[in-house]
Amino acid sequence: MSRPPGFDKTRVLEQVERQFRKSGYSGTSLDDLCAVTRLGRGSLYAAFGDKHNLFLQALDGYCRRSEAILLAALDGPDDEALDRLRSFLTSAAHIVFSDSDGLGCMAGKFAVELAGQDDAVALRIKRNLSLIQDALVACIVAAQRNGDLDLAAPARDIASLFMTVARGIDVLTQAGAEIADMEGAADRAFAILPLTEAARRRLTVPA
Amino acid sequence: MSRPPGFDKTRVLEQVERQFRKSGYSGTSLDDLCAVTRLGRGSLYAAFGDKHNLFLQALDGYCRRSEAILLAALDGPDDEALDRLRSFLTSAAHIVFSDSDGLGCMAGKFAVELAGQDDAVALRIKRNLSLIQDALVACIVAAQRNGDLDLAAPARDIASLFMTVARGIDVLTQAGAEIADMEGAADRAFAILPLTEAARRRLTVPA
DNA sequence: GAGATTCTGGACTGATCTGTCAAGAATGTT
DNA sequence: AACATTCTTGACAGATCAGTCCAGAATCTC
Repeated sequence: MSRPPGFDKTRVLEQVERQFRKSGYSGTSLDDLCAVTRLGRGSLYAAFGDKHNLFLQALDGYCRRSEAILLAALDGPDDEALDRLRSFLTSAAHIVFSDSDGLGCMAGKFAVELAGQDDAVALRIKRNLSLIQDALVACIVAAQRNGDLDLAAPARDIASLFMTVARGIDVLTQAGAEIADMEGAADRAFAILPLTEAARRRLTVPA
Repeated sequence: MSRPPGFDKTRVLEQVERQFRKSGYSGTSLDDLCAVTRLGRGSLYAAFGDKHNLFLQALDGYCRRSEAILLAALDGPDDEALDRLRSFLTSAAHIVFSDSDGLGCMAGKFAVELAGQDDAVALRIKRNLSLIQDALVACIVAAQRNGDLDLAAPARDIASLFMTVARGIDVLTQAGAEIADMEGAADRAFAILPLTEAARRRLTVPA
């Protein structure tokens, strides 16, 4: 019936996403996007619409990925919930460094650049952060169910703290902070958890 | 000898700073800057150089201001050091909301937008954050001297945590977080301090 | 293999961008 | 009051921007 597109939409969106994350929204031109995707303007416009629409789709792709990864990383059996909370913080400290291009969290980046002026962007980012925060709360509650955390611990506030620490580590890393300092911050954040005696013993003498 | 400039350099830099903080570096045009300063292009270029130079001077003005304010807020007698630490966190949670235009921290914003590509910007921001972190360390040490904090508390790590929390609150607020959540995060961060018995009594029964 | 359909690339348009420049206005000095 | 100097404004140039469009290439169906 017709000629099929000669490119993979998902792959193109990832290249677009990388470019936006590197140069920002205003700092990225359509020529830049054509260069990294090796596509002509016509193909991009036909497949994704204008620049703003293209950005939204790239942002959505990032959000879906990060949600899938983090929700999976925070989900699991109750007796490992505490470990998952620790991993959440330490990986926040490491992921920006390990990322070969030093790109930070896309949601955080565009919360700062665009959320104040672009409702569609703000909405998507807010949903992304809410989902992650909810998963954190669930994980904290799981650790409580397992008897690792004091039942009086305010799960939502702790989740908020962890969210701020993750975003803050991201920003400070962009600003050239030392990885040791970020690890220190992550450790201190974990130390805020009101561990029960049982959990404390288990952690100091792991397996 | 000659005609004096008809504008106040400091005032113009503040108007420029506001515009950059609102729209970002790439998102701000010289026409925007001429509009907010009510100056012609020639005047701006003669007084401040090109766009990049103008931005650097506006950023420096912001950094100087924030350094003066925060270093003063963290400096004082040892017996109030703990209160100053608490104020640092709670004001981080409130300042973005109280700011009439909802502009966040300029250092954080441009750490995210520019630090990866602009060494001059990165350097200035890094110095800004280092100065504040050092002041936090000094304040923690002061609280230890006063017998409010456990002497074994890792001052530098705690300062790193507070820095990440402050930056994180800023980002999440831009993303539309509730102020109650940010207050919760600030409270939890404060709760990480290993208070001595004396300090705990003093806080629960203040004055 | 012919034809219909869609994809692709790049030229093009009009708007906007940064930075320059010169003419005129305003001020201090003599 | 006249002059020298500096400031100010807005027009201008060259580059770049987002978005449109069309001619030609590629593919599928029959």
